[in-house]
Amino acid sequence: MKIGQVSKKTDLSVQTIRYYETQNLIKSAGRTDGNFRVYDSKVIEQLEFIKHCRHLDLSLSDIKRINELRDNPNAVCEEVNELINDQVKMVKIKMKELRHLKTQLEALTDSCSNNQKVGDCGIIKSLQECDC
Amino acid sequence: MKIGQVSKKTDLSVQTIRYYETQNLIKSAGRTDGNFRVYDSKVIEQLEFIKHCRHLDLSLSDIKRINELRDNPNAVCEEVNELINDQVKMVKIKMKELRHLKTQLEALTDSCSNNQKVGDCGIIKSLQECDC
DNA sequence: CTTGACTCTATAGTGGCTATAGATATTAAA
DNA sequence: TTTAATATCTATAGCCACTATAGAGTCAAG
Repeated sequence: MKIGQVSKKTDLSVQTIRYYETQNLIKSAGRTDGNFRVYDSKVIEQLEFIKHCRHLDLSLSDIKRINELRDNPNAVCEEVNELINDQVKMVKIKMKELRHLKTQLEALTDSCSNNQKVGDCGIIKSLQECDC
Repeated sequence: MKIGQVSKKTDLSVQTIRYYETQNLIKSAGRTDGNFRVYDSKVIEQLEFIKHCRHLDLSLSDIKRINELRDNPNAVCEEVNELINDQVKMVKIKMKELRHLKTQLEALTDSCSNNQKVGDCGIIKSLQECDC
């Protein structure tokens, strides 16, 4: 299989697949005479795994670490667990920030009745006053 | 006032202040004989405004646009309003994504009882199965 | 006159890609 | 067989909003 086919099967761009290779997340099985990457079907699974993890917003280095642990089945599960828990914590923090953000932004839109002149714009006035 | 003092007053790093200059968000009043930037107090307000907008996660180019509109008080307020509304939309989308993320991550942690071997790790097994 | 704190410019790094240029390889149609 | 279209290769730059560094110059106090 060449990279274009892998790309179609996984719905990842060709560049992304090559990028994952530079980051040592995957390897091609080898090269053709013309220096094209050749893959076996195993890579599809690997890329789906990566996709799934990225979907969970895990960093590529986290994913790399999980892969290392996967390759060593006697390793202790705890590290993976911590990694996921840290991710949950991060997500909670981000959600809190976004809730705050949303409140502030919605307060702003309330202070604007459309088609005023900027000189009278409540939004801009609010932005000038600091409430942090 | 030199840049270090501005930095202290605004709690922005010296590099950030210089960066904002490269992005045409602020200007220094001039330079000393020794080529040090000189600022008047006006810049403090400007930087606080920028800080406030960044706090709302507005992009620097959005902030630049708002500044342009501020300098032209006869402009119509609508554009500022749209800009903020777009920001609210983005925040809502991000929140939705994060909620989804959190659900998935928490489901994962439930599938791990600590200190197992990786070979038996529920998290890793779940990551291998695709539920997208 | 030296020391130390400050400032300057220019450049590289962050993360996770995306996009481009320019060269080579392969495939299909004419 | 030629040619044109498509696929692939490497290397590099760009995105965003900074942060960090190197190496040089400036300035004030002791």
